[in-house]
Amino acid sequence: MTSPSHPELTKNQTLVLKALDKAEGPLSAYTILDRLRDDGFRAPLQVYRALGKLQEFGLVHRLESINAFVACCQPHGHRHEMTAFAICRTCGKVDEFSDMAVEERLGEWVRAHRFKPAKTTIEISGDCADCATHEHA
Amino acid sequence: MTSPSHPELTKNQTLVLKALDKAEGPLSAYTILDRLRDDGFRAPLQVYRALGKLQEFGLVHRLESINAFVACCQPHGHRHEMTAFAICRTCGKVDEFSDMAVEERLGEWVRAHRFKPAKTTIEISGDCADCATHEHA
DNA sequence: ATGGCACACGTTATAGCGTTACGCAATCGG
DNA sequence: CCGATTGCGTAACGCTATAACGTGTGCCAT
Repeated sequence: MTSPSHPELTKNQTLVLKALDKAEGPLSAYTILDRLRDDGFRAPLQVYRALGKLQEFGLVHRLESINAFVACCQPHGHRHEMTAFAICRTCGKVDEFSDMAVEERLGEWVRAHRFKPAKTTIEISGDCADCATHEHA
Repeated sequence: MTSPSHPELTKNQTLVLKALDKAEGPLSAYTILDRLRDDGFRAPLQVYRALGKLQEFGLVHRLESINAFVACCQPHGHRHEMTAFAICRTCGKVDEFSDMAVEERLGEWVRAHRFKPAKTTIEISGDCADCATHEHA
């Protein structure tokens, strides 16, 4: 369970987070919209507003390379600054992980260049073990 | 000079690469299209096809987090597998860099999980030294 | 040479992603 | 009570990317 029914979440935010939790893989904003039609969702903005807040709270990640969103799989609070993703382009499965050494090295670059980071994106797209094996390519 | 007038480049590819070379920062596909109207460009697909090939050749990078493209600043041939970008969201400037340790650590994760990577994205967005200083926030 | 293939190109239309702008209602601290 | 903030709903729009069609050109194996 990724959502311990965060007390501060509004109705829309809760619905969006639940949709992402139920989903097997990442969902696009418009897919979320479609899945929440029965709950009264009518416009993209309802989804994007909820997603924005959920990202602020660290409950949802945006996958930039595929324009989609996933519920954060890490226990609430144990959060890393940088999160990396391995995205299977065949089955859509996403693995979330962190690496201290990577954080450290990027942090060094940033300090050396006096760059003030706001968001860091690390995404590896390719084929997961299962898909790479089963493919007869 | 990022473009040593690659012999294999077609006319459209050359035009797109030159547009990116001339630009100060990253350009969106539609901005490129606008800048090449006078050269006969009329449709997005002309731009996207050229960009696709240029990316294959390693002459152009796509910045996933801002849906834009930049000419590769590295000498042709000295190419790294993983390239990282620091993107200033204020002035738009982009710094391209590589880090062996980061490559190594991500490579280890990939091997451990038998994941077959196709493309790796590393992007840090924030404020560059100049913009962070000059801002009175 | 000619038929088949691969590739670049051009055009139209469409799909997919995200935001701007407006107004209304609830909440909260002064 | 009032103003500020925040969330919500709707409509319209703009930006990003691809699908599906057809054309022409060069290559090369038959």
